[in-house]
Amino acid sequence: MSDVNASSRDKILEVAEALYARRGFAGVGMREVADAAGLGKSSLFHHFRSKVQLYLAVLERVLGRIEERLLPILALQVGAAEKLDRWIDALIDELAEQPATARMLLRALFEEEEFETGNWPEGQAVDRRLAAVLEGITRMIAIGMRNGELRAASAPHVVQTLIGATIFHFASGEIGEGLLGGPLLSAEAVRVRKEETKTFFHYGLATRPVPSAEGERS
Amino acid sequence: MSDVNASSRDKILEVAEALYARRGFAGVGMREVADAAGLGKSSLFHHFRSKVQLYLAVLERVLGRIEERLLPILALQVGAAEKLDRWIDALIDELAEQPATARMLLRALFEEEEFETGNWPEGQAVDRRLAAVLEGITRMIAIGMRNGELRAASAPHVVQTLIGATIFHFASGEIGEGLLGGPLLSAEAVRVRKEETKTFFHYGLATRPVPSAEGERS
DNA sequence: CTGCCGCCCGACCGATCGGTCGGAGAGAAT
DNA sequence: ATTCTCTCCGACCGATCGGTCGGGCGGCAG
Repeated sequence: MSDVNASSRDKILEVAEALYARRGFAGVGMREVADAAGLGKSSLFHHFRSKVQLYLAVLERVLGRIEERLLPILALQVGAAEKLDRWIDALIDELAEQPATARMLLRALFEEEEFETGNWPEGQAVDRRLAAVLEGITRMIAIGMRNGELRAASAPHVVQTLIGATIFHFASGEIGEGLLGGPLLSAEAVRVRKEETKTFFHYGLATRPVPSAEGERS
Repeated sequence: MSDVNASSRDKILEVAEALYARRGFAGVGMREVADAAGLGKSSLFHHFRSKVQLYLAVLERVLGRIEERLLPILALQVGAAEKLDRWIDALIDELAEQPATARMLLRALFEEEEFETGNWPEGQAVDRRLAAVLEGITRMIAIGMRNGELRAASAPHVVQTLIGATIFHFASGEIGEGLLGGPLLSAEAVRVRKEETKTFFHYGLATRPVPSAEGERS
């Protein structure tokens, strides 16, 4: 980050990501992006044909990082529960290392429908990457349920809950910090969130009693 | 909705809520709100001093409905698990009946930090309502955990997961519908989401084996 | 009838929006 | 030295932004 050798294009993508995450597509002007990148506004249009294309390029970069990190996990030769654990760890690591990602993803969820993504070619790439990640985790969970390794439930609903639990948390900013009573992104807070999330999904998808710490019984 | 007898002020709030939910604060102009309300742009400024005030008024209305519906549940004389079930039912009912609410809340989470809410008086009302709801559910869960009725875990983290699971789902729009393979807001889909969510939290917060369909034990 | 008041509007303001255009400057190839 | 390319920029465009202003209109009190 803030690399001197970074090409102008990468620099633009980098600062635009932070700005779009904070104030959204409509809330950030090209002028502001240019200033933050240390360029004139006209120069942005040399690298990106329009504001929409810049936004989609930023979004694709974000989704690309996610895809690269999460898809390989689903190919591992381990059980579904183990895969789910590693998937949660990796996603939370990514969201913690790239603080703009969570909000960018949540915003994309809204704004993707506005300018029809299917029309621009970059939009199709965005759609493809998003679909790949969602389909991958959904299929993995569905298989785990069919195996009997996970509790039988609706895999898509579990995925919705999983996304909500991870992305929402790291996008929650001040509200989340107020609730937690501390920072969201400290190493300790990230570690705790990982444990809480994994434990919650262990219990939530357990086919039988998860061994609890105190082993209490009725 | 679309009441003939509605005062202009209410009409403005109603159409502004739908617009802000779709495109956010920066994405919606006063002109557009005025047109949708069947008024001239100047008339908006008769009812609301500025765009920020209109936005905060919309947000407060949304949070007011939530607060009215959710807070009474926490005062019921029932157990924590029962309260949590009813709380989830009520929140999901609200999100399903008012389709703009989920996105409005998620956006508020982001945009609240931009124009410092503490400065405007309406912003303080927003903060108060939000805090009341969050503190209420957090305390209720914490008590349930101290009782031993719920599994011992971090109450704030559970709340984060709970918010994510409910609000994110109903804000997920086309992505969610693609994942589920059907509408989000049909009566049947809402019913299913309630069941999935409640069941997931039953398991996720169980201190002992939740009675499963097949009653399996270790 | 007169005057006031709540509601609404058209016209207008300076600022900013996304985007275009012609050209400047540097480096590499010829 | 010339030309081509790549990167960048300042000036400019029409449109739209949030917001103001003066006044019109209808109902209601005197």
